[in-house]
Amino acid sequence: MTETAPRPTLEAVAERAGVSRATVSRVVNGGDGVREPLVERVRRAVEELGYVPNQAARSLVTRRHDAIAVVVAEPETRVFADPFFALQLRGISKELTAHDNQLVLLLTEGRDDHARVGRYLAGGHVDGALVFSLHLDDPLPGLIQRAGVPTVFGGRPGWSDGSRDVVFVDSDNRGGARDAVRHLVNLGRTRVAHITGALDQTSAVDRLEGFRDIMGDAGPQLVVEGDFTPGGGERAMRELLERCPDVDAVFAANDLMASGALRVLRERGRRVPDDVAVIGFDDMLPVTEQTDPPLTTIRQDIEEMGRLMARLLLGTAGAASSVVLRTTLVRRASA
Amino acid sequence: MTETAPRPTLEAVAERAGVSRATVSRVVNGGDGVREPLVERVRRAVEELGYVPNQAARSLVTRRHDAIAVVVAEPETRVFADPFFALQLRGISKELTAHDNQLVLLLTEGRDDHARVGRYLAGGHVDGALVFSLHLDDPLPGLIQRAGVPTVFGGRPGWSDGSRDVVFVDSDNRGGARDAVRHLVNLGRTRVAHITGALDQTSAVDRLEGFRDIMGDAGPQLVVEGDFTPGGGERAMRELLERCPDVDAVFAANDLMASGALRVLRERGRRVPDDVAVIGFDDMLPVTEQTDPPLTTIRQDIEEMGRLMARLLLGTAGAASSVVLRTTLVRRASA
DNA sequence: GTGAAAGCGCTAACAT
DNA sequence: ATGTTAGCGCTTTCAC
Repeated sequence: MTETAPRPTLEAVAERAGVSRATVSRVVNGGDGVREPLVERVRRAVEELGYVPNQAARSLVTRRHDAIAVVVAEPETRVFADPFFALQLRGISKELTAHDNQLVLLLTEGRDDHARVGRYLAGGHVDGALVFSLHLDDPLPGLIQRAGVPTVFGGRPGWSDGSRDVVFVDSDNRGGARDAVRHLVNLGRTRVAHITGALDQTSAVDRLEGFRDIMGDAGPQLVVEGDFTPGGGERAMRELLERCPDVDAVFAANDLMASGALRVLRERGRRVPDDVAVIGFDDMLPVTEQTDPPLTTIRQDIEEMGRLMARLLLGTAGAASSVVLRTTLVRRASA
Repeated sequence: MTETAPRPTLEAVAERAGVSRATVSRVVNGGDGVREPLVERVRRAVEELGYVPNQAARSLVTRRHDAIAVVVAEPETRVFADPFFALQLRGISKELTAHDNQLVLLLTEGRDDHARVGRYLAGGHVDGALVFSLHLDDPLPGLIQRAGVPTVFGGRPGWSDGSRDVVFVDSDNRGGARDAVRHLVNLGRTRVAHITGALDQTSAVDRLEGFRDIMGDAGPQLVVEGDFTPGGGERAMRELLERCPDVDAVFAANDLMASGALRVLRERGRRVPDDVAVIGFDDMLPVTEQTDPPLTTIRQDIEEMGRLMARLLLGTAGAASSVVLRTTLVRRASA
C-alpha cells in the first residue's frame, strides 16, 4: 500500500486566498460571518488547490468524528440468510450520508470479537453506535452500554425490561402477529398453527405472544418452534402435519419459513390456500413474490427501521426514545 | 447524542508510570527499545487508567488510519438480492480485523453519491479502498483511481483491458462456465441452453464466453439474456421453452436464475434432470439446497474472495497482483 | 534506553 | 468581520 500523496492544508489555501487560516476554516465550515467577496476568494482557492479538510486534525480538536459504528453480532446466524439486514443497512447508510456521517461496520464472529468491539467503542473513535443484538443472552449490548457510547438498538433487546433507558427501533411484532392470526380466523379457519422463529430472539417471542393473544393457550400442539430458515419451516411443517393432520392455517414467523412450509404442503398434496392458508411475516419481496402461490404476509418497513435508528442516534428525530413501527397486512394468494 | 466522557491521555499514563510521554508511546506501539521493568510499569498504568490511544491524534502525525473503505455501487441492483455481497463482506471483515483495520462502508445510490465517495476517498480518510464495480459503464472506478487511493476491485472491472494496472479478485467465471457446460455435454445432452446474467457485468459476459467456448456459436436461439434474479430466470426459461421446446439442458449464470428456471420447468411438467438437466453458478447454499431437486452448480468461494481482496490491499499477500480463483463443480440432483 | 521538544492540520477563544 | 494564538494527543527526531 503506497503512501497517500501530500495534500494541501488550510495554510496553503489561506496563503493563496490572501487571508488567515481562521477565515478559511470559517468558510470551509459553512462560511458564517465571513463577507461574500472573501468567501468567494476562499472558495476559489479551495477549488484550485483541491483542498479537502484533514478529518483527523479536525477530530482532534472538535472531538467529533462524524462517524458511527454499526455493530452486527454473529453474522452467520441470520444476517446472511435473508436480505433483512442488508435493507436495514441501506436505510442507515442513506440517513447517515444525508448527515455527512460515515458508517463503520463492525462484524463480530464470537467472544473474542466482543472485547475488540468494546475496546473500539470505548476508544471514542465514533460518535455513536447502532447495534443489532440478535440473541437474548448476548453479552455485547452490556459491553457496549459500559463503553459509554450513545447507542440505538435494532430490535428490542431481550434484557430491556421496559424500565431500562435503552433506545431501540422495532416493528410491532406482537401486533403484526395478531393481525396475521386474526386474518386467518376471519377466513374461517379454526385450526390455526404457528411456526415460531428462534425463540432466543425477541421478535420470535413477540410474534408468538401475538399468536397467543388471539388463539389463547389452546392447542399447544399447534405451535412448533422454527428457526427463521426455510429448512426450519419445512421441518416444522412436517411436524405440524403429523401432530395435527387437519390443520387448516399456518402463521409462520417469517417469510422464509413460510416458503419452506409451502414447499412441504405442496409435496404433501395440500392445496394452498384451499386446504391450508399460509401467512408469513416480513414481506421480503424476493421471497413473497416468488413463492407458489404468492405469499400473504405482514409487512414491516425494514429500510425505514434502519433510517429511524440512524435518525434517533443523530438526534434528528427530536428527543424521541424507542420507536415501534406499525406493520401492515399484505394480501396475496396464500391466505 | 451526548459528549463522550474525557479519556486519559498519554500524558496521564506517563505521569502515573513516572516516565515520559515518549516512553509510553513506545510501549503502546510495541515496546521495542524499552527495558522490561519500564514496559511493565507503563503497561500497568495503561491498564489502571483504562487508556486507549486517540486515533485522531495518531493519524494526524502518522498519516495512517488503519481503516479501509468498502465501496458498493448501487446496492439495489444486486447486492440485496442474494447473500453474495454479505459473504464477501464477511471475508473482508475477518481479514481486516485480523490486521486491526476498520471497515468503513460506503454505499452509493446514484450519481450524486459518486462525487461524495470520490471526495471521501480523495480526502485521505482511509488507507485504501475495496471496490465493487458492478457495471461496465460505472464511472465510479475511474473517480476512485483518480483519488489516488490504493484500490482492489471485487470482480474484474469492465474497463480493465488486461494492460491496465488494476488489481482485482475474481472467480474464474469463464473456466467455471466451461466446466458447467462440459458437464452437461458429458451427460449426453445435445441441446444445451444458457441463461446469461446481466450482460453489463463482466461476470455474466465471462460466463457466456465460457459457454461459447464449449458450444460454439451454434444455436444462438439457445442463449437468452437474464438478469441474475429468480424472476429473470423464469422469464428466460419460458422464452427458451418457446424457442426450443426440445431443450434438454440449461446452464444458468447463477443459482437464483436456475431456481427460477426450475420453477418454470416444474410448472410445465418437465422432469429435472430426466427431461432437462439444470446447472447453476455460485453455490449459494440457501438456494442450491432448497431447490427441488437440489441444484448442481459451480461453486466459488465467495468469502475467500473477500478475504483475498483485503489481503491484497493490506499488502499481506506479498507483491501479488490480481487473483482469479478457481471454481469447482458441485454435483447435486439437477444435473 | 530514555527524555525533551517540535510539530501533524485544524478549530475556537480571544483580540483587533 | 478578520486575524492571532493556543492547544487537541500523539509520534518522532534529536540530545543526552
